Amino acid sequence: MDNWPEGMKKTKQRKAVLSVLEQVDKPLSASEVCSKLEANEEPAWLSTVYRILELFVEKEMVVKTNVLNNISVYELNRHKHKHYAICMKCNKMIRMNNCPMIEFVPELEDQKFSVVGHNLEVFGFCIDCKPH
Amino acid sequence: MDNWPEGMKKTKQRKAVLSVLEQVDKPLSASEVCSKLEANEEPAWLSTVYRILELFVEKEMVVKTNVLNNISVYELNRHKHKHYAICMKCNKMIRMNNCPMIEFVPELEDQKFSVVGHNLEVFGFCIDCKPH
DNA sequence: ATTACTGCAAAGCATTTGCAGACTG
DNA sequence: CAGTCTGCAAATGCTTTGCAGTAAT
Repeated sequence: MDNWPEGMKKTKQRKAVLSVLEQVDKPLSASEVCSKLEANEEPAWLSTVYRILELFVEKEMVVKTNVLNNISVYELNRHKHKHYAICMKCNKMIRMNNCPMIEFVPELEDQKFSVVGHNLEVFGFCIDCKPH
Repeated sequence: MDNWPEGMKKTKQRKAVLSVLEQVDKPLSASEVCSKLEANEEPAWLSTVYRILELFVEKEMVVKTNVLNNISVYELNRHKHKHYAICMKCNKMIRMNNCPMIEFVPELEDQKFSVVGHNLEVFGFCIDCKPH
């Protein structure tokens, strides 16, 4: 709840959304955030949650990722890269420990492309769902 | 037009979609495919195009990728990895020449995750759109 | 007091689905 | 001819938008 960006109003809903993201340490969809808010008895409308999440993304407090089925998930920007392997059966997300892109960015910069960020998603089967 | 999967009916629409993908050598959205079909005077309904593209993905003739704005794009599976850098302003897609994931898969396999595939998208600004 | 934010409803858009008629093998 | 595929329409589901009232500074 510290590091609140200058000029951004501290509303009940925004604080509640941030607190949800701080608690979970994994990416959530907008509607998952909504459910958690309800569970915390701090309900907020889904469209409000979207607006707050997009605001957080813009302020770089939150990182947005698109997953296979065209759903966006959001997680706190802990200022280190995180990528996930997503199980195609149960949708479990397994965090990967390092980022294969690091040594890759310079090549692109050479090609006159200025890299702002990237998404990487790996899909397959987790141990519980792996077809024998 | 060769290598038609066994048992898959050769309809006019399927041949036309495949031919569009063969011609462009870059990923297209379903509706872009649709427009190209119209331009070729082989019109097909958008829902049909979706069905055909998803069929091709299933048959591994086509690779599907999700981009930032929750739109899926499809391109011919030329059996080598391709990844793109996407310009955040003009949406131009710049092909990257190699895949940073190759040396990365074994680490995941160690973690008891069986890797089927991956998507990687890099975003930033192309030379024409780069803020000075 | 001013300005920005939220609840709510409704729209927007990509994608999916159901069904009857048309086409392929 | 049997079974599949397509055109079409309508539904679905995530996300966005408009607006009037509410809350923050």
